[in-house]
Amino acid sequence: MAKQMQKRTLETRARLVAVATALVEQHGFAALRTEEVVQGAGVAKGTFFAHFRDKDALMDLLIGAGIDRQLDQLEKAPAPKTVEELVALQMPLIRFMTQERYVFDVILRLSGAAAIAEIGKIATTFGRFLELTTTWFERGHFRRDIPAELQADGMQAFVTQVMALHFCALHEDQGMEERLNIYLRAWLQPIT
Amino acid sequence: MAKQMQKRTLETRARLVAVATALVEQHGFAALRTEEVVQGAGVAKGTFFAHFRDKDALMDLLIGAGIDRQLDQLEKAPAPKTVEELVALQMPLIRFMTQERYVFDVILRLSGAAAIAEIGKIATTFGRFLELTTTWFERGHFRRDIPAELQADGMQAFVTQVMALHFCALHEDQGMEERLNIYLRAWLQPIT
DNA sequence: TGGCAAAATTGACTGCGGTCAATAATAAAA
DNA sequence: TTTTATTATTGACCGCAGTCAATTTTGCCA
Repeated sequence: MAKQMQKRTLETRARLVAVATALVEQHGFAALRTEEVVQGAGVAKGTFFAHFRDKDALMDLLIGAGIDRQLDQLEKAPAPKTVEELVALQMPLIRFMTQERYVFDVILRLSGAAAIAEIGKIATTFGRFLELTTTWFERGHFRRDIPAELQADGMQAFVTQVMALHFCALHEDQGMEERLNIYLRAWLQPIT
Repeated sequence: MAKQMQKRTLETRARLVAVATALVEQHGFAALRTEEVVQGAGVAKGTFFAHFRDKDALMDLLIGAGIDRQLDQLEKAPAPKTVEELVALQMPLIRFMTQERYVFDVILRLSGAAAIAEIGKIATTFGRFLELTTTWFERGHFRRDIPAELQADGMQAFVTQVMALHFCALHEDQGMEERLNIYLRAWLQPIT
């Protein structure tokens, strides 16, 4: 349906993304300036915005790709059987998402698709994460009184909370891994 | 410790806040422009930033005041005994925080104090919310296998998740209240 | 091959948050 | 009252995302 671009278009776009990727690697996400990207790619400012709705759209692409790489790793691993395994398995992903305050902010902002028409990469990865973790819970190693999907949903809520608290001065005493363990034990191994 | 301002300072500050409040009432939070605020208050642009570190600091004040008003109401109510009551009680607060996408974004951004030195109003309200709900759980109407504070912490995670999903096109089918009920039943009334 | 419509590119321009050296108002000391 | 130190205010200026009418490039067809 959507494949009527000129070769030039693809090239320009690829150049923009390549330059942006390199710049991010050098100076981090927060320091990225569209002006630098277009200069590096040898195009005018307007061209950038002909390819990306806004700066967030580029970030969605770059950060989304990073999350996807983490999910690829997660999918390779066997389904965790204990809370400790569950947490340990997710730590690389969590660390990626909290590498910079700015990155976490972008992820929060873009994790829900703003409109059905335009589902971004990050929003897609969140769906993928839910799918994957749901299959974990379907193994039946955790709660049996609620559906696997609800368990996955809840875990996502706790993961988000842990990341948010990581950037919160009042709670920085406790590490993310330790806190997530506490949360998930309470969520997935309740004792009635 | 911090009380050596001139009368003029307090007056200017009050005028800025008053004008901002009026503008927000008319056009919402997202539409607020610092330029309009200073014009309405009859001061120069720089004066605004002598009183507030940035625009977010003003928003922190305005939105924080709104949350505080909701918490005042919450404190008046008797401690809820069922999940349904728990959810219903919080809905006004939740609706306030999700009145605008922009408001929710600001809250997320400012809910954790960036630095210990400067704890904003919104961050303070989050602490207040936790304190209040912890007392609810201390009544013992819900889980007994985990401390009241952890129950409150988890509830906050679910409330945040519900609000985030509210702005997410993929999940807008379900209402916030219904979804929160499902989450909190699973969190607070597990069946082993 | 020349002509033409669609698609891609351009860069000056706008909007808006935020800065800062200069200036003015205020309170305290002489 | 005059001098002096502190605090508040000013507004021109900057950085950076995002816009758009004008221009160039491309692919297509006669």
